[in-house]
Amino acid sequence: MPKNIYFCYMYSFTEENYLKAIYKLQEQSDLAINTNAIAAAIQTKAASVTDMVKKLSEKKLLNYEKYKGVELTHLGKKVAIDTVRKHRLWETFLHNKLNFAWDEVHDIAEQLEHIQSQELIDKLDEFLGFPSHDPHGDPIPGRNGVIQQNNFILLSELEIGESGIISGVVNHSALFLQHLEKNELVLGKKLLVQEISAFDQLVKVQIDDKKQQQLSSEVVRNILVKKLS
Amino acid sequence: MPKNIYFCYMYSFTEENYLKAIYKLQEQSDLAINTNAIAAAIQTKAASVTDMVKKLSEKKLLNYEKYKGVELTHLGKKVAIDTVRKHRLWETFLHNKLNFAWDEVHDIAEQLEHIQSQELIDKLDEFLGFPSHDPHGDPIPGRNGVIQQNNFILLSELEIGESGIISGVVNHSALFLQHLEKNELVLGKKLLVQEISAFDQLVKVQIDDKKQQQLSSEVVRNILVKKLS
DNA sequence: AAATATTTTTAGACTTGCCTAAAAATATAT
DNA sequence: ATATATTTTTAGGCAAGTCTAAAAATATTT
Repeated sequence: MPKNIYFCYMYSFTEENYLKAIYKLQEQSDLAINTNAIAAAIQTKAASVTDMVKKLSEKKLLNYEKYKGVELTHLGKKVAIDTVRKHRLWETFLHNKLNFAWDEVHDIAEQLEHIQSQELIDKLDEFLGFPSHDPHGDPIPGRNGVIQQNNFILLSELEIGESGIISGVVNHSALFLQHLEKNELVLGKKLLVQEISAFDQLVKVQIDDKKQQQLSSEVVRNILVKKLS
Repeated sequence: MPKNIYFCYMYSFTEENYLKAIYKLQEQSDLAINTNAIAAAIQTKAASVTDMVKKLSEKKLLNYEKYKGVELTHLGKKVAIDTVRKHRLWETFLHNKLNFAWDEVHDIAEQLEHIQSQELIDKLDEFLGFPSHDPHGDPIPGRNGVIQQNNFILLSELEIGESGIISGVVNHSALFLQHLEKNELVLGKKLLVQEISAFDQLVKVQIDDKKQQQLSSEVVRNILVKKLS
């Protein structure tokens, strides 16, 4: 382990990753987070999770009772959200300033999010113009840890004749993002639902009042839109 | 250790730091680099250096003979220069884009230089406009590892009546850099040597054809200038 | 050339984070 | 309620990188 002051005075790379993973699981499920779920999320083994969870518990970052799963403390949640904030700001930088495609930013941001410097993040935020959302439409938590909830709905929830602006994605995989990119289904595009096949659920949409396209149910269930009244 | 692909497929944080430190010692001295010098440079103990040096030797990054010091191989030098390149590009980003003062960029760049992504560095380089020098006037190695040598001389080498443009510093300490900043002695300023005291070697200079100032010999020995013919 | 001092290496141990395999606890099925 | 299956934890070990203290090699003095 490096003894660089920036890597020592707070939380390690690994600790931040655990906290972030637990935070995301907590968001999804509301139930107590169990060891196996964490192991799956960060691609490690349950035994390793038990070790780390004990350590995080001693540091008051989460509450842990044997065999009963974990729950982040206020502090743990703060650290997790801060890591998410850093991740999303870096993704925005990579996309908006360095012209990385939206499916390429995640892996690099996974590294950058662990750079330790509050001043760096503040200045990056300012440099980017205090963005509210990252390139995938996910909200960027504020300095204070507040996450502005957006009222996006799934494209699959739109009825025929309704329209919305593409504002985010549910599936963040590179494969899905590349697929969207290839079909011009990027953030900001306006979609009008014209037809929903009764037979195979394919959804016919019109993009930006121009070309029409058929979207699979897999696709429409993974696109978030801001509904136009 | 994280298993993130980006941290695994090449050289570790620590390995890169050793290589960079050895490279810099090699630049300064030309003699074989001994264990204690490395230990001092990266603030560790000689015993730790011996361990790491063995490891780097096995990986063909340097040549090592017991009790005889080390010498980087071609590969080791390449990795070191690449790390220097990354460091200086990040310093430039921090200074030019995020408005960090020139004495604040080093520590953050020490972290950023270990982010693993060739594409990131290429795009950062482009975003910055392919800068030739970092905020301290040090040359930024090219993708190919070539370092353009500049012909700067010490301010202390200028004779009375000669002038030069501040182009770099020898001492990189925050204390010195802050001192320069406070006295408007930043990159690009033009200095005309007007007087050199025979008694205490204080150098009287005129800055940008305007205000005059006395500089200590400690200061003039640590400023690099591009001499104006 | 011998004695002393310095430098470098070895030996053994520590920490973080990970692993496998076995044991213990909990959950589910009969 | 007992047996089976699953999940979780323990136990013991590994790798990277660090440390201290002692041993070995090299340098310097006398």
